[in-house]
Amino acid sequence: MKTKKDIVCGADVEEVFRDRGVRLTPQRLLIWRELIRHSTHPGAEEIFKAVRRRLPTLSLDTVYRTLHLFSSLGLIEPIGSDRQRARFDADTTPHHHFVCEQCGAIFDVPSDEADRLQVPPILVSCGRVERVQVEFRGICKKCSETEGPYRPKST
Amino acid sequence: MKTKKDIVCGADVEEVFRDRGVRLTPQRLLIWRELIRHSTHPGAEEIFKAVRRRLPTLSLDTVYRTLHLFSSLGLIEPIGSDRQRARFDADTTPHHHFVCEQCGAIFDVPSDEADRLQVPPILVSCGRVERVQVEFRGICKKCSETEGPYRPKST
DNA sequence: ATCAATGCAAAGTATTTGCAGCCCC
DNA sequence: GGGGCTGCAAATACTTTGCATTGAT
Repeated sequence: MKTKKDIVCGADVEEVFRDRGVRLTPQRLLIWRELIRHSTHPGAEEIFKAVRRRLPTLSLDTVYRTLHLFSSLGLIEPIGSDRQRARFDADTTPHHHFVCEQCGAIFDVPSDEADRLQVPPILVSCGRVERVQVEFRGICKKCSETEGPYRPKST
Repeated sequence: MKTKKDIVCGADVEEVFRDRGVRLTPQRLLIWRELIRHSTHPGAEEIFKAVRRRLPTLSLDTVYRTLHLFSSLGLIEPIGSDRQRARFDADTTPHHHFVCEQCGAIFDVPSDEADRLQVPPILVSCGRVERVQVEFRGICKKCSETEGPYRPKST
């Protein structure tokens, strides 16, 4: 029997695609391989450059479209909240955030438990940790009530 | 005696500015007030629109410059890591990340303790939490060794 | 008078979209 | 042969930058 890990980490992308009735094109396959090749979480541009070496006709917008596709198939997840604009916090005391994945609203979240989180020992080999921030992500009340993103203002 | 909170949350912005030899202009003061008026963490555009009502000559780039200034004075902090491009994770099993604030490198970080984090009860009133992601932020080994951001490729 | 701060406009970067052609089923 | 997928190019969103002017000390 196959575990989730098997499917997710490369063995059965073909199956995922077939089951969902989506074509596994050469572009998609190569982009997928590029994603799992490194653990560095490359961005669109980097994937584009790397895959283009083998598939010179590849275009950058296909990379973007493919990343969104993978994301909607649950094959990959965006790291960090998916915001396009910079946002700031005027409260610099330790606290955390709830981020609505639908409308982008951000709420402050106090949590002693999160404040006390230990830095995993393995991290020592990565670098020096200066801050720990917990992001609780989900759907905010307004969005789940209104079906479709709640838009406080315009758009 | 004044606590950090007093200074940070509005009472003594003037003092912070005076101490650092930076001018507290009308633009800066109004932008500051807009930042602390809401807990919604408005982006540059929203601040711009709001402040512009009282100061019609304000320009958007001044808002950006002012936000960076506040940030460098320690008056505000960016929410979420400061990356400009979208990045994805092909490993969708629960884990967390170390983000280098200098070069933007991202490393995967397993942490049972973080996996087990409770969702603070107060969050129930905000919305439904679907994922919890911990970001350990700091300076990676390469960057702290090389003084100045480590650039794996180009730039 | 000097130097910081601003506004304007243009540039830059990241990402999305409309459309026509191509290819697989 | 139809619809999904791609590449191209243009558009959009967000942010930064160069420069001349303005304003405070």
